[in-house]
Amino acid sequence: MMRTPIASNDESGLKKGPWSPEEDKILVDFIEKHGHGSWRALPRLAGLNRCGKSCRLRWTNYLRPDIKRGKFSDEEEQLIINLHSALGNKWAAIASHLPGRTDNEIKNLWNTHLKKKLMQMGLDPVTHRPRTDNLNLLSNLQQILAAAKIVSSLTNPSALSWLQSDATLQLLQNMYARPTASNSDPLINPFRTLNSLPDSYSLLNDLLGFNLHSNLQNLYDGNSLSQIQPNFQNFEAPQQPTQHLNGGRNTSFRESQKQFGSTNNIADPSLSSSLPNLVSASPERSPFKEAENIMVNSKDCSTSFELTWGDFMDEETTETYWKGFIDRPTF
DNA sequence: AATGCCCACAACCGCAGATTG
DNA sequence: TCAATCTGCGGTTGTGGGCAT
Repeated sequence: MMRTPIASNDESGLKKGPWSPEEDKILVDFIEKHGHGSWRALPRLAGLNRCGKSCRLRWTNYLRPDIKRGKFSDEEEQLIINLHSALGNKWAAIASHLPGRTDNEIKNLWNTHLKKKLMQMGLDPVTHRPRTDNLNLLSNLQQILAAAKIVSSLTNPSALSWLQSDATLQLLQNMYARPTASNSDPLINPFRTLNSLPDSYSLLNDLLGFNLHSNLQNLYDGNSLSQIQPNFQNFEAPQQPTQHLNGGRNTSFRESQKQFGSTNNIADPSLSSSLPNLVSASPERSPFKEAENIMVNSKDCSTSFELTWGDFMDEETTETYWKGFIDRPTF
């Protein structure tokens, strides 16, 4: 989308902000005729009231004739993710592998789409490894469910159908609901007796009968991409529950889509094929350190819990939900 | 219809390395 | 060798559009 030109001049009198079509034409005509030579000298020679840097950016990021515009293909997105896993935020280096795409364009794509896509897959967008910071994962049950589906499809296919049921997410949501008169009854909600911040992985481990965390780690550490990929083909898009977790806020389905991307998330084979190669964990971001900081900063877990989770439920937990849980099949 | 929120992305800013005289 | 200048890069910001309320 184009920005409406709003004239703006800095203290030196040079124009800043969006380029007008007239300015574009002057710049293109000049470079086609003379080349850009010295960028600093160019605006004076071309008759533009811009600084050289602004001219260079406009040319390299927008006006260059070899620039490929339009939507990124799935293959291009896949390539960017793989290159990012190897190179990190080296946008220029990444762009050199995608003819016609600029570093700026790729950087924007990453920040607006691909980063969220990885997070939705349960991967740390910095390290491209599975996220293990449970306290952060608490804010995204959908993400945990997606991870559980990956593992169960490989290790315990019979658990998959249960995980994909519409009621399952509702059940998990209610486990984390703010205690109320009804769901605090241990007969109705056994998890309320834990009297502590629930651990998402432990919870799912209990439900599934296997260790999700270690299985997930093994999956990424021990198996090649080609071994893993075929298992994603059988996934179906998860059912949309009536409500989605979103950092503790009560938001619409559309909001969740906005935050986490397509609702097909991990179930989408094209998405699964974008699983990156492994790289070492970034030293500056330790999930354990982050979790530790969160614990240190929140003296009272129950308070923190209420602030984070207290607002998303609009229904009381009912026996119906827990009957579904209690009656779940054994895997 | 009005308002507010979120998203996409062009453009800017500041820094670091390369080049030049 | 060194200072000045140029260029490239990555991070961040500002703004309009789209959508929900």
